[in-house]
Amino acid sequence: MPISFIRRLESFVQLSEHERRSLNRAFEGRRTYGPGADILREHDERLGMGVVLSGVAGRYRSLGDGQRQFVGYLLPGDLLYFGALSERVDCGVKAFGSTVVARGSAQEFMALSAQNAGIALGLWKAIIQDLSISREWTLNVGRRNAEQRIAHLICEQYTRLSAIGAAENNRFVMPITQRDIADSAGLTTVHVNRVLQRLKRDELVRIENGVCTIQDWAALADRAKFDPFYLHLSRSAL
Amino acid sequence: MPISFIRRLESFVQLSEHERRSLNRAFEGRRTYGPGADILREHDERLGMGVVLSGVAGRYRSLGDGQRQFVGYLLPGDLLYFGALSERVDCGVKAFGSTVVARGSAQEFMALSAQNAGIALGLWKAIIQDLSISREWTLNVGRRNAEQRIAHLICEQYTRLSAIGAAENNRFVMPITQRDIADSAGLTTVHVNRVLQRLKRDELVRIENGVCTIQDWAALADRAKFDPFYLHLSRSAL
DNA sequence: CGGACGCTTGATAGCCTTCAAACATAGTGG
DNA sequence: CCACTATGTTTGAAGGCTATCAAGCGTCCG
Repeated sequence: MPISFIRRLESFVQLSEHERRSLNRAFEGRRTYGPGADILREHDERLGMGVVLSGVAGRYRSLGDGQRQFVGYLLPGDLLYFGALSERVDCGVKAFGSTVVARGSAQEFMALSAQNAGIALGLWKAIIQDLSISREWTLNVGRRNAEQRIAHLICEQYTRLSAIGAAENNRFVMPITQRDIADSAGLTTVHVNRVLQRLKRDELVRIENGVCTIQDWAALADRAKFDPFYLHLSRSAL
Repeated sequence: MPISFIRRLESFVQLSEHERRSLNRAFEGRRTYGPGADILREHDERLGMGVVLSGVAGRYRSLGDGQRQFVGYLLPGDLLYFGALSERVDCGVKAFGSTVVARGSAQEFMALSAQNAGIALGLWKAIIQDLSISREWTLNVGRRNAEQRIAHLICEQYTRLSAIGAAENNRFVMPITQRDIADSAGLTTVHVNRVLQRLKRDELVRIENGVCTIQDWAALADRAKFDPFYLHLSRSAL
């Protein structure tokens, strides 16, 4: 049961009981991916719809020479992709920690959204949210310095996790290597390491054993110039 | 008549005559913006739907300290925004050259897409295309160097303009200042100037008087590591 | 003609990368 | 149980790409 996905849609729209049941039926299979596993490879043929049930994953695109850039993170409730412009997916998805994914038929899913106004609107809002986050990532790597980028990444992650009830008390699971942070912030591993040490020394935030602890949210958000507006979370979630 | 918009949707789906007529009616007002004008300001309240009829505009987000980052360009047929998560838009839009925009009621527009499957599917594909382009921009500023970024920007622009019949013979209108290129590539004006001079010296591409001339497409695309797959244009458009 | 704007150039500085290597931890196989 | 390997983290030194600062030039326009 893709509860997390239904919950995400319901953060945008009210679903009918029928719609909830349909969604439950549409995602039957599930599969667990270990840390570092490829959930989706770039240019894979589309296999069906998928939604993250638990864990954290990263969506990435890469260059021919092996360089990689994460373009967003997937949290519980997020779709692996929205569809459907070509036969092949345009981004890869990599599991950070252990990640559980529910799968369903793409056609069945498209039919569901064509027949249920609530699902269609929920999907529409979900993709708009993804688009807004994607643009913020462009701003992040384009116009913030290394410290701000990393701090912003952490602020975003904590805010999004809080919104789905997966983080509180300024702590959350962050099973992500410094190399992955580098590929998210457009930096090198070495530099990420140095910046993280500075953030730890300044007692703003620390990442240890896959757990991130924010010691001074106000100072961290300030350094990151973090404004959660772009996440378009409902008031209650902030 | 938002012909360009209908054409864009029809590059993805077949619209019925009824749908075309409805779209024509939905965008009645039109307005022209001079070079540099703000078509939409960040955090503006949403005013209605808008679609670019002619010209080029840039979608941007900015930081408190005045830094700005363009997150994508709007060409004829592109919507100013897709909707609808909060009362305020999350990106500004600035006219580069003289830009004509058609406007319509947002509610009427949403109703149209709720009632017409073709329009809904076309919109869905349009937003997926925007999302893919947005992710490519993140990759661009995150993992390419200055020369590659600028070259990639130009390759993208030429490819997209060609697809809508607004460019050919390796020339196109590019009424964009070096400062705007800097804000698109995450660089400074000074550095953009130097890189453009190098590209001109190497006889790859030149931008003069608002017109961009690509002298050596193969070499330019090679330096940019440009692969148009992410644009999801139909075969015929490439 | 003065001012705004955009383009250009030079000098200097610095953020971040690159290169190289050491260290820690966990998993594997003998 | 212990080499042995792989992966991730950490540290140091050096270099380069890009930013910053400053100024000059050209053009357009009121």
